[in-house]
Amino acid sequence: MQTIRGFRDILPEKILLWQKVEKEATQLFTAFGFKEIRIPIIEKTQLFARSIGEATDIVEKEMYTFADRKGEKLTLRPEGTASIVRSYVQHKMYASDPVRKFFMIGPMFRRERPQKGRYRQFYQIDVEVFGVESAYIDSQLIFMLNELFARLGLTDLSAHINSLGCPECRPDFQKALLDFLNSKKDHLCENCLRRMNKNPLRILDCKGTTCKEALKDAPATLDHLCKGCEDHFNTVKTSLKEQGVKFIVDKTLVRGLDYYTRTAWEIQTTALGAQSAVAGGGRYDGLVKEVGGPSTPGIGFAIGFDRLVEIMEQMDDIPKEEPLDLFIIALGDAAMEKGYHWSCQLNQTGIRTEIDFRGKSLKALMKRANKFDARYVLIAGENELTQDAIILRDMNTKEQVSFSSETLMPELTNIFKK
RNA sequence: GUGGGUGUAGCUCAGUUGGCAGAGCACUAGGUUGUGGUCCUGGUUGUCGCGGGUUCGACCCCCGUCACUCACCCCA
Repeated sequence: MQTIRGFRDILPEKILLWQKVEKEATQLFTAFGFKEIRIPIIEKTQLFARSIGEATDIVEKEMYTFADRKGEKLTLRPEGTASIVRSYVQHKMYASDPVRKFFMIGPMFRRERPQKGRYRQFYQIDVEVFGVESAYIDSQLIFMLNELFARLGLTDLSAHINSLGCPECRPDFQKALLDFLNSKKDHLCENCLRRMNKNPLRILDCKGTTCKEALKDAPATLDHLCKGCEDHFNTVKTSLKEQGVKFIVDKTLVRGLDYYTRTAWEIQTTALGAQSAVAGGGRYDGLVKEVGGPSTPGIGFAIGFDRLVEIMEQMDDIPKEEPLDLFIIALGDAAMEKGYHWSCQLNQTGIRTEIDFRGKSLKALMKRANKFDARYVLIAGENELTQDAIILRDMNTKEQVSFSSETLMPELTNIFKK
């Protein structure tokens, strides 16, 4: 038996990096005022279809969708934003506080062909803000994201930003785009032609070589922004600069989800081959209303946790297991019984202690203590028990001292207190 | 969804025009009867990814399948 395609186990040997990222992210986001939220990994299919967009690749061909036993159409979440928006609306969170800031860490599911940095179950660190229209929040999120990567020691990342406009300037742009597309109709692939009616913006994202060529001079949203969007984007840019965040304006950056408005961005890397995006996000001012809440601005981003970890694995900065405080070697039944109680007591007080119950030889156990990188070894055999002198060996200095069983516990807690 | 590469011990990998399946690491036991990290000696481990086919005989050739991997695509 084995895991199904694109799914994988994250084994204890690999977990330290994951925990490090979670810890850093939680600390940083908390400092910025974000609260953790945990939500289901299954939702009604309709939620994703409505929010992400019917014509997107994610909804069209990548979702794990099934009917449950009563025939209800359900979907394993392919991203986090839709669910968090649903939660925000369902619990009327706007009522208690006009500004809400969340983060979430968890698995997402998309049925794509697996590749390095691309799995069918993958993990995202998701951040969302509701109720803030100001461009400073856009900028602040990018700054925070940048800071997280810096703290994790990542270099060679670049931030790409773009503005996708809003309902006010989009008709003007769409008209220009449609005019352009109609003139290139003969050079577009089937998929693009189909999308022309549904969602022409997505065509800009087509990577087919002939389409790409045909779309070289296609109009960009950036050149058709209304006054409000233009001011907004300018504020984002200047405030990023003032905070010392480097970025590249990329007018071809179109994201694969329909709900984005105004600012969109990606953090890209060259470390993972074709999977260049380590994080991506954008503003979605219409989404809360779309899902049934009051008209509320929203913005957020997601970090590809798996990709982040893979990049960090390529650096030589992999965190190591802490050395063990004490390894107890108990030889014989009587010693084993004592050793068992000692180990329980010590672990209870937070001293990292291991004992081996298998009845191995002293030499074998010394080797094992060494494998754990134990600072101290406690040796208790028949001799030590009859003489009531339990040996404590310092593994670095090789010095050995002995304690009576009565003073042993206080002495040990004293040693490890330091 | 399309195309290429790979699959042999727990791990990293050799292997043979088709003729008994290997190394290093790891694990394990010894090397003065109870003292580790180095060293020495021995030992254990395999449906050669899985299923068919060809053959006297297949880890090797053929077909299928599963998984991994790279690119396309998509995105985090």
